[in-house]
Amino acid sequence: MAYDRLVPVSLVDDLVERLRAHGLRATTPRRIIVETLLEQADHLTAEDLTVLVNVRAPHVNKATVYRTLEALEALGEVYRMPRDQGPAQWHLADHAHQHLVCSGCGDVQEVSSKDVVRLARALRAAYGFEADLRHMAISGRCQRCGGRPIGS
Amino acid sequence: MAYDRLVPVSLVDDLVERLRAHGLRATTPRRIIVETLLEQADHLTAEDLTVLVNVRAPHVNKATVYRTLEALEALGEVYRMPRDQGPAQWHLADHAHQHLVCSGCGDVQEVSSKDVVRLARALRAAYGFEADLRHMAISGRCQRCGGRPIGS
DNA sequence: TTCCGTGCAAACAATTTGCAATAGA
DNA sequence: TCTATTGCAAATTGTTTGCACGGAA
Repeated sequence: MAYDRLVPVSLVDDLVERLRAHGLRATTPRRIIVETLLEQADHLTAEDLTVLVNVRAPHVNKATVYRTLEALEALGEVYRMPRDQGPAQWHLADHAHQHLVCSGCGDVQEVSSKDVVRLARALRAAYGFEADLRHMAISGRCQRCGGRPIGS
Repeated sequence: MAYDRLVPVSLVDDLVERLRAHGLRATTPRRIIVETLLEQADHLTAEDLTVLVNVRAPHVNKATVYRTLEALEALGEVYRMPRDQGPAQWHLADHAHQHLVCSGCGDVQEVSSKDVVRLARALRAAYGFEADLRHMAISGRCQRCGGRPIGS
C-alpha cells in the first residue's frame, strides 16, 4: 500500500471484521471502501464515495460501492439519508446524532439534543413506536437562510 | 362536470386561488389535480396521484402532475417526503403533524406530539434553526414490527 | 475447490426537460 | 394578443441487476 493512512488500521479491521462475522468476505474493494468511509467523518453520497475510492483504486466500480453500502446498512453500520432532491447521503452509524437539513441552502448540520431523547420516549409511550434517533432528519431553515426564499 | 364531488368546491377554489395569487394560472389540469389531492387526506406518490387524476381526465400527463406538485410545494401548500426506497410521498400542508415511518413494514403513521414542539424550541434556541414541524419523518419500528428483521 | 463478490454494461425507476401546440388573462 | 402551461417524448439522474470471470475461504 503506497498511500498514507488517515485512519488507524484497527478501525478499518474492526468494521471489516464485523462484515466477516456475518458471513461476508473481506475483500480488497470492501476494505478500501470502508477505509474511505471512515476517513470521511461526515455525510457523502455514493457518487462522492466512488470518486474518493477511485483515487486509490480506479478499478473499483460504482456498483460495488452501492452493494457495499447496502451490506453495511443491513448490518446497521451505516445509514442512508434520502433527501428532497439529489442522491441519498450516507453516514456511519457509530454515534447518535440528528440532522438539521436546511431547505434554503441544502446544508446538513449534525446536532444532538436531549429533547430528541425525550421525544423518543414520548413516542414509545404513546404509540409503541421505537424511534431510531441515529436516523433522523429535521427539515427547516438554518440561521443563515432564515426567511429567505429557496435558492437565494 | 359529470363526476361526484367528494370535496367542497370552496376548498378547491381556495387552493387554486392561492396559485393565482402567486401569478400562476388556474388551468383545468391544475384544478383537477388539486381536487384529487384534497380528496386524498393522506399520503400518495406522484404516480398514485396521476392514476387518480386520469380516472377523470385521462389526457392529463404525469409531467403536469409533477409540475403542479412542484408549484404547490414552492407555495408551501404540499410537502414531499422522500423515502428510503421507492418514490417520494406527497401530502397537504394544511395541518401540522409528524410521520413515523416504520423500517420494517414501510407503514407511515401520522402523529402529533407536544414534545415535537418542545424539540423545535430547543433547536431554535441552541442553533438558530427554524424546524419545520409539518415536514418531519421519524424512522424506527412500529409496534407490530418490533424487533423483527426488515421484510418479515 | 467452492461459490461469493466483482467489473462491466445494460436495465430500471423516478423525475425532469425541450418543444410545438393550446388555452388562460 | 401574449405568454404561461400543457402533452408528448426523450433525456437525466440515481440506483439496481445479469452475467461471466476472479479471488477469498
